[in-house]
Amino acid sequence: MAPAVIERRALRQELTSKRVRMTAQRRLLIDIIQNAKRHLDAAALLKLARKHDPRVNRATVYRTLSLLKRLSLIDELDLMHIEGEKHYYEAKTQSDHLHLACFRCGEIIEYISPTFERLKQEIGAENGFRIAVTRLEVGGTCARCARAAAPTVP
Amino acid sequence: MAPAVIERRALRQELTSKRVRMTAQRRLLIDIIQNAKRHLDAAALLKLARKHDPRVNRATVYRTLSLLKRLSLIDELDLMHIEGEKHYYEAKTQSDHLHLACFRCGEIIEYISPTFERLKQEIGAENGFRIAVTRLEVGGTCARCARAAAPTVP
DNA sequence: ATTAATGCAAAGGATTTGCAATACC
DNA sequence: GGTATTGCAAATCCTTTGCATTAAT
Repeated sequence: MAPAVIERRALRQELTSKRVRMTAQRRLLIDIIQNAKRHLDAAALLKLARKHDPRVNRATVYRTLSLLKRLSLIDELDLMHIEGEKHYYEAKTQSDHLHLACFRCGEIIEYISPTFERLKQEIGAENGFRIAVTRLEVGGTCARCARAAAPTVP
Repeated sequence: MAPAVIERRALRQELTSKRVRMTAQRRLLIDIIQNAKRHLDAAALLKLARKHDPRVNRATVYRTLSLLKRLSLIDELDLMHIEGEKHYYEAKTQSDHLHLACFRCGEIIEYISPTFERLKQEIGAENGFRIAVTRLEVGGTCARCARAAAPTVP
């Protein structure tokens, strides 16, 4: 099972400390991203933001996302394109986690693994590669769907 | 260093054995993918295909790619969006390899890792997740660029 | 006051689709 | 001959851009 607790940094603080101009829109978008219970794409983020302030513009959402990406404050995911070509976003966490996407039910399982951490170290050590971002996504069938599909597993 | 030899399955055989109708276009596209020296996106694939047969259509390229993906004969990569939002494709290899994308020079390093294989096993074992596809992409600075950028590394 | 961020509307790029014509088995 | 695949062109989806306006420091 994946540990449920993944601590998130306070994005707002990070931004002001980096002297990034803090606008109402950014505050709003950041709060939404930080407190999101599921992975949001740009459209979903826009929709949520507009509930609080209908004037938030689509372009602002994209610009804010690219700002946060550039500053390495959020990670971008594809979730194996389980639902079209959109990108999903999440606040960066202290230790990377990987995503298991079930093609059958669409569930996304987050998973932290010491082996993954080791793999990253090896990549640096063996290649001299300085890692900035990693994205490990896995597609397949989750345990529940696998059981449902083949009830006669030994 | 990444091992250079990565054996590729014969896509054409795989297809006919699966009773997929073999058209001239598919033969052409498959051959190109199989013998590609670099990672191709749909547009590049179309361009190469048209050198041999100018009538190959863009839609056919996309349809063939999605067929091959569906049959798990190719892998789809983003290469960390190092060059826009397109997707890249490569014939599936026996053991997965991961991609290191250098943000500075754009080089893509392919890398096979036993640790990665172990990680996949763990995911299956600990989650009961049946893995169909994996995609591990790493973005950062390659050794050469790192050296160039900071010549005074201890 | 200066400079950066926003909204708007239009453009852009990648991918998909409906349908008639064509090629495979 | 029957069915899957293709070409074509238009449509769709996601994202970006130029520019005048507005807001932050």
